[in-house]
Amino acid sequence: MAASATILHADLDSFYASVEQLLNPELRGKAMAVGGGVVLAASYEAKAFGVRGGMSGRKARELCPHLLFVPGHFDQYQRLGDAAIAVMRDYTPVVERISIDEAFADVAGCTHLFGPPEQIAQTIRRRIRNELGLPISVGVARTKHLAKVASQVAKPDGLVVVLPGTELEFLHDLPVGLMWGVGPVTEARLRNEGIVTIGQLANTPGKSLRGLLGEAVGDKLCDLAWDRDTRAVQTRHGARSAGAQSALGRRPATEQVYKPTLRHLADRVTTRLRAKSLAGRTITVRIRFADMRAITRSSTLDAPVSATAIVAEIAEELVCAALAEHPHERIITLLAVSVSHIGPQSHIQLELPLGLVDEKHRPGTRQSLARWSADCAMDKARARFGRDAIGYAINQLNKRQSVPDAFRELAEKSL
DNA sequence: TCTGGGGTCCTAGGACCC
DNA sequence: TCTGGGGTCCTAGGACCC
Repeated sequence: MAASATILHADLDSFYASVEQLLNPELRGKAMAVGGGVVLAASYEAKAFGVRGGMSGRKARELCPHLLFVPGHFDQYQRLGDAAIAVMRDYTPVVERISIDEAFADVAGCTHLFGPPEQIAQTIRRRIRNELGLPISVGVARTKHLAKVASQVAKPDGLVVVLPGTELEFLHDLPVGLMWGVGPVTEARLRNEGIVTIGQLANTPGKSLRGLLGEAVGDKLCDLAWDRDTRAVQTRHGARSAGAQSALGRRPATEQVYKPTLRHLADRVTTRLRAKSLAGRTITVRIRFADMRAITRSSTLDAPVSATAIVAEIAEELVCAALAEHPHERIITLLAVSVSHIGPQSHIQLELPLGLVDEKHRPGTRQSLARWSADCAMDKARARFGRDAIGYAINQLNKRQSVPDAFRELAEKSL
């Protein structure tokens, strides 16, 4: 078996909330949250009252009446998140960032320079604390999964090293919910079978696990429970899809509502695609109804597209057809547009001879080329004058937002 | 308690091809 | 006349992660 524990998982504690407490000393030691309508992040003091990310502001205030809400400094989150990752990169180039505040690193190649992994982890933690003023928890283990579990166990502001040979001992007493890939549904299914700890999961026959959770999930959890995680730390992989969504409150399921919204969402998505010279073949829409049930509809084209108007029109047709299938649904609460089967935007494809493909939705027509060119011109103008300077006039109607634009932009960074 | 926004991967059924 | 099996792609839904 591969010998040493060289994989680190580093996770900034309650990141947004910690940044706010760093910037404003009056918030330190207090129950506070970033957000308003919805909690984007909560301090440990607020978490003690049961406040969680994703929770509505109203619910959070019920749980914690003296909870302080702050609007958020999103530019600072990006800057400090980048800075923390940069500290890790001072020790090894093998860093896999998985979100703004979380990354894996494999230090196998640099222990001769910086000492054993535990020492590197301590140094990283100390530097991020001293240089950035932020608490960070780190797990060190032989596999990614175990390093991730260890960093969760280390929270808040701790370090947990799982020594080789002690992995199963460490893992098997922990609750299954700490495993990567076990969410509320899987946890409940396992609990119904009397499986609460990772050790109990490990000792459940693979066959019954597959029957309970499906083939892939069953096999994966079985492997993870026995610490058979073979994934390597990967430096980078491109996005497979790009999407945008908007919660609407309760709105009537009419053209007047969904058309402008879809146009706005298509604009957000395709702008990001074009900025990376990407395009996608599959357009997917998602509609959520009043009871929170959601449906999706998709359409796959012969060639990739990135023009706003084309994506918007396809999205409109999909939504129109889907609503016709659900005539009793009068209220919609969310719309989403996403583009997948992403690949590089080919210029050859844009110059296909007219007539070769002539349906209006297929790329390569004069119409689509004109639209793509117009979009690119608009992208350039926005780059100079700001995002709201120019755009589909209809988009300006949609200003009532539940989440600040800056937060959306932060989330978009992963593409 | 009426629940944000960005993603990834898996499953199951059907179409289609060889 | 009836029937094979494998592979790939697409669609819709669902679970999960940050």
